[in-house]
Amino acid sequence: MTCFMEEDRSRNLLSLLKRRGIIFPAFEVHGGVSGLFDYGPVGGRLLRKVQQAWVDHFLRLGNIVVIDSPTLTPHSVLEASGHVGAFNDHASECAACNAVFRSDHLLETHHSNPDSLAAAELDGLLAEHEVACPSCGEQNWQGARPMNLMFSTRIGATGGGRQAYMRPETAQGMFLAFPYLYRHFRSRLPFGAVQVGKGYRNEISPRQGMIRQREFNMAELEYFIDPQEPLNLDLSPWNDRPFNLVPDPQGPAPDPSQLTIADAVASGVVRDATVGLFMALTHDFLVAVGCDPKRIRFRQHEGDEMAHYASDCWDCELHGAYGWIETVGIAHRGCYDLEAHEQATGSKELRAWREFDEPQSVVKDVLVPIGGVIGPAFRDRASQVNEALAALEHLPESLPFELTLGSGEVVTIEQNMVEARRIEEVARGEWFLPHVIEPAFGMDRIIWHIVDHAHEETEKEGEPYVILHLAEGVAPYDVSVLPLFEKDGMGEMARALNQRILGIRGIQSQYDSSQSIGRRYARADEIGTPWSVTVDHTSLEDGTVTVRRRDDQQQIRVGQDDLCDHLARGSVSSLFS
RNA sequence: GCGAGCGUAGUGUAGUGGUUAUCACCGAGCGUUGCCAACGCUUGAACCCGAGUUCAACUCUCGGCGCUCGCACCA
Repeated sequence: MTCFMEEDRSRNLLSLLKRRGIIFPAFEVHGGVSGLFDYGPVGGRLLRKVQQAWVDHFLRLGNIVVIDSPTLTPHSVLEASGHVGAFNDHASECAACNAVFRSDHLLETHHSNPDSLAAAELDGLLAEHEVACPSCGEQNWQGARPMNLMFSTRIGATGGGRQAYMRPETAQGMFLAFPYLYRHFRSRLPFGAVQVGKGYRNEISPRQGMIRQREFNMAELEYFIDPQEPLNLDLSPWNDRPFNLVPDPQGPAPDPSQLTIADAVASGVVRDATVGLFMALTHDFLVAVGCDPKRIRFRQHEGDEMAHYASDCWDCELHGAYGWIETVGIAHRGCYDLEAHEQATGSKELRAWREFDEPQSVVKDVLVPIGGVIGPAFRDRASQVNEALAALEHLPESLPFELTLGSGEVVTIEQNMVEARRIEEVARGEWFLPHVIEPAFGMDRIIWHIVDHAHEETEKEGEPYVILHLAEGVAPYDVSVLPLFEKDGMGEMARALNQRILGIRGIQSQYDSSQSIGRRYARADEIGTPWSVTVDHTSLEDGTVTVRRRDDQQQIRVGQDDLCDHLARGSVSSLFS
């Protein structure tokens, strides 16, 4: 029964979203494309406001900047990041029952690294090891086919050109901006960059409405830290708010619990304090944009679910019409990403400098080549000899001695060719790869849940009535201005007031005069407009207007100046006692 | 991707091998009313796309696209 009603509710919500121009399937006139959606005339502003609230929320940390990088990404970047491998799996289909499996999963027990194999090799191994279909037990595989989850394209208009993909995440742009970020922050960790934008994944079959899309809005934060720097994060501001935690069932505290973030970090349930900090900040954000705290939980990745480089990973899940859905992933990525790009490119700019407390002096015995002797003696091999001498870890017991060159060739070094010297090198610090904490937000999933949590179906005088209790900060329209009746000058006064309100920075107002006043209130409630302002007969006499609060339909009367001041300061609610 | 079901105004729906279609809400205009989806009049708007069968297809068949569910995939 509850299940049925829940299904009903989400169907009603879906048609509301379409009817009121919030979210609807894209390109419907052409038949629609699965996995693509429009934010409409009302939803467009909802999306922008949520995105802006997100950016503002994290900029408040003070050491965060916003960047914006291309969605079009060259092959080499995504190869280095591991996406080309991870997103280019092969699938094998059972000819008997049509079940589809990832080819490498089928071969896991027969090959150490099936991920790396080509289609023909996969087919060969499936046959050789007589792998049966897990679903029907037959051994009748169709040829393995690549499933490329990235949208592929080429950079260059005349064919040829460079292989590229539409980015599957925004993160790589931030990793590769590291040298600029490092300079901007005057070479001092920790700092972070955020980016809000589109990501693309060519899903095999997108389902569940906007929960899984082919083009989606993401918001990601990369927070760069020095892993050796002692953390002194103050998590006590969240001590009054225990969070719902679902820890790794194989971990030390496997049972779901309610813990403050400080306790969770202190007891090791959350393994990293910075991860804990971002969990708390994530929670704050979701509540600020209108998610119900009771329907927010954090779930820790199980050991085998976590990417190999990550040391801790928590998903923030929201509960709604589709059950618990992952909306934010907060991962400790170690130095994986920067290291991967460093290795792929040889760049030396992806590191940060760590000053030692005390300069460390290293005393070293070396053999300094004497060029005047080495040169004539070895001629074109002289530079190899010099390199080999410089690379010596231990000096030979005595001279002459046999020196192995980089080429493998062995030469004899005579006493007169080198000078033994003791040198002292002072190291003031070292270059290291920063570690990264990455909170990654799926904006569309968050917006779905904002709307879901805000959507109230109630009754008014026996009739069904819908109110979208959107948080003031994200509501598409802040206010709607309604003349009680469009005559005797009420229409003119209301239009003038509407125009005046539109002049307030960041405030959107909607003038509505069609049909009865009750119907107009209902329309405003349905798209979540928090305030309705009505110009009535009294307004004509003394200039005051009434303000109606969406959430309880309470009404008060105020002067127009007063109203505009409060709208500008975002304090309209203080007008109500 | 496979299987099952489905696809009719903005939304929710009715219905039929025979003059392109029901109802409600919805939207617009005018009037009455004058603070919570009021009333009257007028008006707007749909058979997913394509092929086939047929004298005739919104209706039957096939294909495509889309939606829902299950399996699989994915986070």
